[in-house]
Amino acid sequence: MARSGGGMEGSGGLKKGPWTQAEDKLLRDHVRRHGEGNWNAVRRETRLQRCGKSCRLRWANHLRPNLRKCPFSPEEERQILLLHGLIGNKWARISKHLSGRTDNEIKNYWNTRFKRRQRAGLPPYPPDVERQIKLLRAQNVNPFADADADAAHANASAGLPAPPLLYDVGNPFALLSSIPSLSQTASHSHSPLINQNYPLLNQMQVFHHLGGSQQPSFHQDGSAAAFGDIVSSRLPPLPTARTQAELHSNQFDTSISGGLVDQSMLIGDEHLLRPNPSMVKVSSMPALSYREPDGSRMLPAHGAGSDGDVSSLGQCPPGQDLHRGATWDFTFAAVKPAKRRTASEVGFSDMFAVAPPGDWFGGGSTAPSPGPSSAVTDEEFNLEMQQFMSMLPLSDEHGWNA
DNA sequence: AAATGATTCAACCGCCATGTT
DNA sequence: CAACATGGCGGTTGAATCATT
Repeated sequence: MARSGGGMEGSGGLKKGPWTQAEDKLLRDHVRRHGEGNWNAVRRETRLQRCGKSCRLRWANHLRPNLRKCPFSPEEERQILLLHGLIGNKWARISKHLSGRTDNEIKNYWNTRFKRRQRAGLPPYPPDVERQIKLLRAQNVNPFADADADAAHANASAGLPAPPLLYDVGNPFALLSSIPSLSQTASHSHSPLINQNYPLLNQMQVFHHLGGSQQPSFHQDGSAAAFGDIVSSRLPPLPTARTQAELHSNQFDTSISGGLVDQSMLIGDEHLLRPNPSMVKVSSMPALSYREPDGSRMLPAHGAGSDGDVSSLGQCPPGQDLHRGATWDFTFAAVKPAKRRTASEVGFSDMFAVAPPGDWFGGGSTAPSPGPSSAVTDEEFNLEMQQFMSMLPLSDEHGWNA
C-alpha cells in the first residue's frame, strides 16, 4: 500500500512506497539467480532503487514461493492464539510455526482482531484457547524460552514476579480443572513438555475436582504459600487484580465488565466454566456473530494492487480459503461486525465467557513477557501443539459464534 | 451521491543482534 | 576490540477501501 504516494524517493535516491510489477520482476529475477540474502547487492546488481531492507521485506512478505495469501484457517488462528499466549508478540517466531505465513501477516491479523475484541471489551483469547494457554504455561511449555529463560531467571532473582498465568480472578481453578482430558494429560502424560517443576497447577485441578473452593494465596517473594496441604514454592505468583493503568497496551481493560461476564454467556460452555456469583451483566456489547460476505476477503481489500501488487492469490487449495462462517471464525471474527451496528442492535449473548486476563504479561513491562521456560525443542513443541490441537474441536461446539 | 468514519494491510522506521573486516 | 555492514524483528503509519449515515 502506498504510504508515500508511490514513486517517492527517499534519502539517497531510494524509492519508497508500493512496489511495481517491474520492480517485483527485477527482485524476483535477482533472487532466482543469486538466492536470498545479500539484499544490499540487489540494488547494486539491478536497477532497483530500493534499499536492501525493503527488498528483503518485499521478498519475504510477497514474492517468495509458498506464501499463502488466503485467510487464516481455524487451525492457524488457533495456533496464532496459542503461540501468542505463550510467547507474546514474537511474530517471527510464531510465523515459523505457520507454513507460508509471514510475521507481518500474523502481526496484522493479531492487531486487527485484538483491537476489535478490545473494543468489544473481550479478552484476547476464547475460553478454550485460554485454557490451553494456561495449561501449556502451567506445564512450563515454552519452546522459545532459551533466551527468555535468562530474563525470567533474572526477574526471579530480582524479586520481580514471574510472568503470570492467565486465570480467573474469581475462580482461578474453574477453567483449569474443567478439562479432564487435559488434567489427565498434565498428570499422566509422559510428554517431554510436562514439566514437573510445576506440579501445583496439576494438583489444583485435582483439588478442584474434589470440590475444593478455597483459593490459594501466592506470595510475590516466592515463599511457600499454603494451599490446603499443597505448598507452592516454585510456582510463579499468580497476579492480583491490577489497575487499568498497569495494564499492558495489549491488554484488555476488563473493568468494563468487572472482568467478568454474564453467567448466561456460559451457555454452551457450562461444563467447562463454572458459574461465578461475582459475574456482572454487561448492558451493552456488540453482537459477535459474523459471517463474511461471500468470500469477499478472497481478494485483498485493496492491493491486488493498483500499483502492480503481485500478491499471490489462490495459492491455497480450494476450500481452504473460503472459510468464513460460524465454524470457521471461531476466534476473532466473532467480534467482527457483520455490518456496523447501531447500539440497539448490539447484544451480548455471544460474548465469550472467559476469565479476565488480569495481569496479562507481567506488570510494568511494555513488552509481553514469555511464560515459564523450559528446554523444550521446537520439534517437541510442534508435536505437543498438534496433540493439543487435535484435542480441540474446530466446530463451534461451544456456540461462540451463535 | 456525497461525506464521514472505520478497517485493512503493505511498507517504513528504529533498534538490536550478528557477522565481517 | 572497535567499527562497520547486514539482516531480522517488532512497532507504527497512512493510503486505499469499505460501511454507514
